[in-house]
Amino acid sequence: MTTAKRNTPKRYKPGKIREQNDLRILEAAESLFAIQGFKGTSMMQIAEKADLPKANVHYYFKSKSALYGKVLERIITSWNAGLENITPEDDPQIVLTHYIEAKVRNACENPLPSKLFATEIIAGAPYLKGYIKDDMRQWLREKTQVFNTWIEQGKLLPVDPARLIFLIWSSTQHYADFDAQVLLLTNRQEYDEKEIIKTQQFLTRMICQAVLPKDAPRSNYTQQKEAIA
Amino acid sequence: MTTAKRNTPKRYKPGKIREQNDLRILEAAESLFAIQGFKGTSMMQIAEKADLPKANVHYYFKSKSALYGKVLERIITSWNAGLENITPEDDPQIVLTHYIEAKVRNACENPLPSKLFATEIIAGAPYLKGYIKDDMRQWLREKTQVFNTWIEQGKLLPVDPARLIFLIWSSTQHYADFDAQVLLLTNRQEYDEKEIIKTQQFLTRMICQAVLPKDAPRSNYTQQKEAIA
DNA sequence: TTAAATGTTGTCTCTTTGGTCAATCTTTAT
DNA sequence: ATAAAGATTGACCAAAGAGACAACATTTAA
Repeated sequence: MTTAKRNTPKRYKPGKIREQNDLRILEAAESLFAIQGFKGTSMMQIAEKADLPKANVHYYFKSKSALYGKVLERIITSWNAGLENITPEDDPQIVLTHYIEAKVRNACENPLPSKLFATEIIAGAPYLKGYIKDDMRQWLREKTQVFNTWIEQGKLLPVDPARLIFLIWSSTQHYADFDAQVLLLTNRQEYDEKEIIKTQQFLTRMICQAVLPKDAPRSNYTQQKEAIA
Repeated sequence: MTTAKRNTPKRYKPGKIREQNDLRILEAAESLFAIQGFKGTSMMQIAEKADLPKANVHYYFKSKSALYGKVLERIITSWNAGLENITPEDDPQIVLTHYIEAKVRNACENPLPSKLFATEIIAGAPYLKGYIKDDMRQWLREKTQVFNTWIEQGKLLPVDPARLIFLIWSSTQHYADFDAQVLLLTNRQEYDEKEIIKTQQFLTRMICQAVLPKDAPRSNYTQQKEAIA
């Protein structure tokens, strides 16, 4: 639907058609699966949203399950940003601040992937069990190791790193997954820029304050950010 | 399924049958809707889980939607515990600690209602929109007022009360909604008592530390709880 | 005891849905 | 130009599911 016919003018390049329609279908499927769930979404709806006949969707994706799997795969790979290259030498305050801010922004501006991921996990992670047990666990192990060395160095208070990461995930993704609730309760139609920044500040302050040694000097970066308020 | 045939021996009392079967069906429906969603659950599955013929389920509940609504209603009313009777005279530390601990325990020991609620909100709250806009918003208003007087009294640091409540909701419910992910990542089969207490301590510590004035004396209650560790 | 109220259930219907297929059209490579 | 490869699409099918219903059974109240 959205960005299907990129810059391609009118000339077709080899395999380009497939690439375009794949994307179109994947985007349509993502938005529908995200709010209606797997069973709640029909191939017909996806086809209509992608503006293609239903049989065409089946031409590009063997089955509904396969399509769902590809949608999840696409989301996962696009999530490999954030907290990626941290080392024990980094400053936890800066790393955490960056990470939380990025997650809040992403949750508010692009909630669909988070919602789809959430429904998948709530359902018991039938498709992502393998990914979580292997890749995600490995990722978590790496991060907790860095966190633990920070703790040894006194740069971080002694808290369970895994639980800290769960806290960051849950508190930020809440604004994506539960946007309907948050917006209804705060009587808004959507998140505006001001809201987003306030949420970023609130969460970074809450979390950093609780895990950073009290005597640690504030970094310039954080002071700068807060000055925007 | 679970507690259908209570203490009732073999004698039938007036209207008792309906009450029993209502409960049986509601419990079966709750557990299925929670992890499979509305569309993902069939009346047949519910009937089987409740150990009744499908037509019987339709005898007690007009339609699938009506049943779903009743399941949600039942969850909502059972949630009216927690943070209920707080006043500006209360000690925020005790109130918050109690609330967080209760929410964590409930999330770990009874995750299904939270999951069902989550899928409903992710889907855009089609059934609960009214409830959220009216009852829940009113509830939130009352609580934020108390929080604000606490802030005026210097018993609480100046944080946005609504965001603080969202933080508590998200960080605690995470252990219910995302239990599959948490358990896979921590390589466990289920939450054991020790885990639950550690999570309670982690979250109360994190949140209280960030919102309570640093110079405030620790209450006996909290010290006591921590001693268990 | 008996009639009304309440509860039980097998069967049927109508709709939706995932998926297939073959006929047809378009693009690409030679 | 032309044949092979790729893409499009209407029609069709079998399965699943929500719901209706009538016939039958049980419970309750008189």
